[in-house]
Amino acid sequence: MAKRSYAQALKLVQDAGLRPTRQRLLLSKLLFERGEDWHITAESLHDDVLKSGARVSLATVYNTLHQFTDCGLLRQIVVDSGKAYFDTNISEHHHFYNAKLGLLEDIPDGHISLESLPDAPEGSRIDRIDVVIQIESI
Amino acid sequence: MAKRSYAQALKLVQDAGLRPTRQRLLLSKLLFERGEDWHITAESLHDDVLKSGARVSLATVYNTLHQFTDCGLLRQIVVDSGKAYFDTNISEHHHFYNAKLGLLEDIPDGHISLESLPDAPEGSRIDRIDVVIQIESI
DNA sequence: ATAGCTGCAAATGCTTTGCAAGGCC
DNA sequence: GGCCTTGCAAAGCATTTGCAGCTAT
Repeated sequence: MAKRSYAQALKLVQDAGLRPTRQRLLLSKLLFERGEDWHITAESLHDDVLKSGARVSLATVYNTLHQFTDCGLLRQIVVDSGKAYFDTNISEHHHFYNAKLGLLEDIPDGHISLESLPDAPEGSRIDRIDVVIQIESI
Repeated sequence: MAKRSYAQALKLVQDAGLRPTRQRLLLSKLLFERGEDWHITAESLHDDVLKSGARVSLATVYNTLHQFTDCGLLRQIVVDSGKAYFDTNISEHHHFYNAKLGLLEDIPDGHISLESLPDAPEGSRIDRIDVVIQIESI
């Protein structure tokens, strides 16, 4: 499953005990009914809200992004100290990142494979693995 | 080369056209004559300065970390949106990160290998590859 | 009714910047 | 002397929080 549909999202939101408020419904729509652009920041999503003609406060966008991440609808990806990106593609995959342009892009599935993973340090276990390939414009 | 020595660092600082000021010399010492703890933040380094009995402003620590990164003495690693880590180990290697504890640890050389790298997107080239294994305490 | 949610504005945390004073060549 | 550096304090940016008012159930 690459990405949640809006219907799936709605169900998961409810199952997580979150009320389907106007704000959460709108944000779900904007997040899960979009095309290929799966990488968003709080600010870009907030802009989308405004473009749609509605209004949701930026604080609520932040809160909602974290709530959605907590119930598994989104994945947070760290590629930049100082900016939080979220990804509607929740399958195991990795990223290209062009720091100068602030541009984040999926690496198609199957194009990266890790051999010989190390053991986690004593007293800990592996939670997830993030591979970021930093790229530069030529 | 895993890490620069202080003497190497001094030479590179000068070669980069940076003056060997009191502040830069002290920071070089603290960075390159330390033991195993190679991951620092501006704040941790600033604390080290104070513990040593000297005083360097936090702003200068920030500036110096970036200057040193620019001349290849340090590597910046991104594992957390909101905090900048620097690594005195400038060789190609990867990291364990315990987000809850804010603990960053090297993955020993040779314990990770990437097979089948994807091509960089049209118009760009691969700059570097960062693998972060997120771990959790058990 | 009531527990949860939202919006605002203020607060926070980390980092950068502007500028006057000081230090190196 | 002149340019590079520093330190301070202020500004900056992304994000989080406190709280009064609103909303879903």
